[in-house]
Amino acid sequence: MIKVTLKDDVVKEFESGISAADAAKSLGMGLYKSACVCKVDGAVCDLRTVLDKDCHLEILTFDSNDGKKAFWHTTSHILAQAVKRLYPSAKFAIGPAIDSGFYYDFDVEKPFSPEELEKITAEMKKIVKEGFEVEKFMLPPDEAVKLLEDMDEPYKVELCREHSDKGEDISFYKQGEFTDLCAGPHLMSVSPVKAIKLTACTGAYWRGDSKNHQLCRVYGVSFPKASQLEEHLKMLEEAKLRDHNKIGRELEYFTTVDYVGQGLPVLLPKGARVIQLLQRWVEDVEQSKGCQLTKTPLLAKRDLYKISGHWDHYRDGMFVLGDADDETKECFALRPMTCPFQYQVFLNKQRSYRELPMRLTETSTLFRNEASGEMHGLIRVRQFTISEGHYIIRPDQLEEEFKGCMELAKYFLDTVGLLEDCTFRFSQWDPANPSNKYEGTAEQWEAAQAAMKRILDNIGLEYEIGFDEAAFYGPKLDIQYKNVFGKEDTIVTIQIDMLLAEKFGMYYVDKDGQKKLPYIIHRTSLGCFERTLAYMLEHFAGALPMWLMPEQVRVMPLSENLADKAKEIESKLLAAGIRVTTDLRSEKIGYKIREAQLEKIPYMLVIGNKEVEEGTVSVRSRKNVNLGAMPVEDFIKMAKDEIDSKKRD
RNA sequence: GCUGGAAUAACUCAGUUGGUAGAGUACCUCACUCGUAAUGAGGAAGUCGAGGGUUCAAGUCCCUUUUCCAGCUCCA
Repeated sequence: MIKVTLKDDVVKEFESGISAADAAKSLGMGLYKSACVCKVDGAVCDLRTVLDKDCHLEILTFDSNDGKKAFWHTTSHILAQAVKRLYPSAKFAIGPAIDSGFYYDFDVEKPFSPEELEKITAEMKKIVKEGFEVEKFMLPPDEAVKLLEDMDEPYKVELCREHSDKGEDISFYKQGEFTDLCAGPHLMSVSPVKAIKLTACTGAYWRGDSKNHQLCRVYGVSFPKASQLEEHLKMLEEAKLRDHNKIGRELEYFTTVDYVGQGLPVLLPKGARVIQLLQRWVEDVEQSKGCQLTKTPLLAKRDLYKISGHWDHYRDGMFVLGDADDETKECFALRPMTCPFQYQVFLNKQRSYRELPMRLTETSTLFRNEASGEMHGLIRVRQFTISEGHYIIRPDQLEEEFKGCMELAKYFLDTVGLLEDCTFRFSQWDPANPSNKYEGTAEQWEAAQAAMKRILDNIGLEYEIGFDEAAFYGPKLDIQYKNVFGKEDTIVTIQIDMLLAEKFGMYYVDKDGQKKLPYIIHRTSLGCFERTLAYMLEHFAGALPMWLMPEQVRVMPLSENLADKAKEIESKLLAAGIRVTTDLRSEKIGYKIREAQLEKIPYMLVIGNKEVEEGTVSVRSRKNVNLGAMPVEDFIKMAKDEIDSKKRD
């Protein structure tokens, strides 16, 4: 007998050799039926796992993340089985579970059309009805490779060979006529997969390398119950309603124009206003924290980028004016970053250690010739504006200055409401990067990374490691944000650079009279303004905090003969610095309110005869609350408080 | 750059096997002068993204191209 510790520290005795599935059954048929996988002593594994010693056992259902992953992983096998039945010549690559479902990569002659996905879905449902048990078996490496060769699965053979180097037995999973190389874990049977939706069919490179053959990737999601699938699809629909690319256009923050070009959104007055407000705020706060504002050119001769290394590393990503290859003629390029421009400020004269840290910052417009398929609304564009700073510091100032950058970034992100959804990524180099991306010596890199690690650990920041995600000149702390569809991008980055100062000959004279090289921190304080606006539109579903709303208050007279009174109130608000308009149209009040609500105007002031007599305004907030009548002065005070506090809803 | 989908009035979308381009909203005009999410009537509005081709005839079929969307790759 073995002692098995269950949830809430309940201990139960079982016959040694019992499977986790049978243990679950003895705990209750309900649990057994909904069980997906289990955790034995903290490790996620199959319900097939045999328990032969005292252990902790946790049965996981679809409600847990690991349960979902197993459920979706098994669904990906059902997908592969269906594809094999309908397209026998299809070759299989990989088919994992992901955060929002699963995918499987196939090598087929022609990508599947939406109609073909329907057929595949129908076949999957048939397989589920057939109710195969999922069986696991192990083979020694050479036999495993042989089996896959016999199955004529070249991608699987490649994967298997890599695993077989370890010399361990290779696991396979089998359901009906279908067998797949797989580490698992999987459900016990295909039967629980009641509701399936294949969501997309796209291209994906084998092993994620664009030099490799492109495969056909089918994405999908599945649930134990049809109602859960419906709920999931409804949630996706609701996410679409927050999509900045939709509401940003509808609410007239930006638009795009065919003949302007990809990745070059046109900011409409509302979008321009929000970005102006963000910029002014960021510049003011930065200067109050000891930053000095610079204003440097938007383009330079190629010579500048040659010194910085950008010419060699990123020429393809730059907009070059002139013939890049003709060295006899002058050639310019629009700037893709501010670094080498801002360094000229430091280089303007000889610098003393007393002047450091020198914190330079600039509201900087950058140009990057992104590949044509990369552009996305305001999130990924070819021209954008960023608060880009370079702190030129003595080595002994690194920790404090880095922390200062962190605090500043956190303050900005928190104020605009995005911090709570941010994650942190410590982006490191890959010494073996095949395209030779990184400059500098291993010693310099290890030193910079060790310094950053020490700082991050001292702050107690939770972060993940981004291997091979560093800049070419140094490691980064990237603050990441996910859009409504779960796609992640960097919103803020703070980088340690121990290389570029030398390239530009940036020395300071130290206490001992010696010339020394400073360190440079590259940092953004609030990510690129366009991207930040996009995330804010999504986060607030268009209802930006009042201090950032292009229109903060709308005055609405009940009838046209109250127009004068309404204008009077408008001018009082204007005098108080509130952004206000008056709706003088001869429309019903319900109609005016509906429009203002749809435009997310924070406050609506209704003016009727009653208000005029009493000298008040009737205040309605966009949160669908009628706040009743109050003197105009009281409303102004309330509104100013909300604006000045940068309060969020 | 690659794979797939899409583009019809300002917006959201119909438009059958190729046969006279439609609706709702918005816009303009008029009437109504209104109490917290849509007053009524009328009017105007489209080179069917662009270029080429097939055809007696193309929004519809074919080719090229631009832009938008999803994914891959990339992201200083």
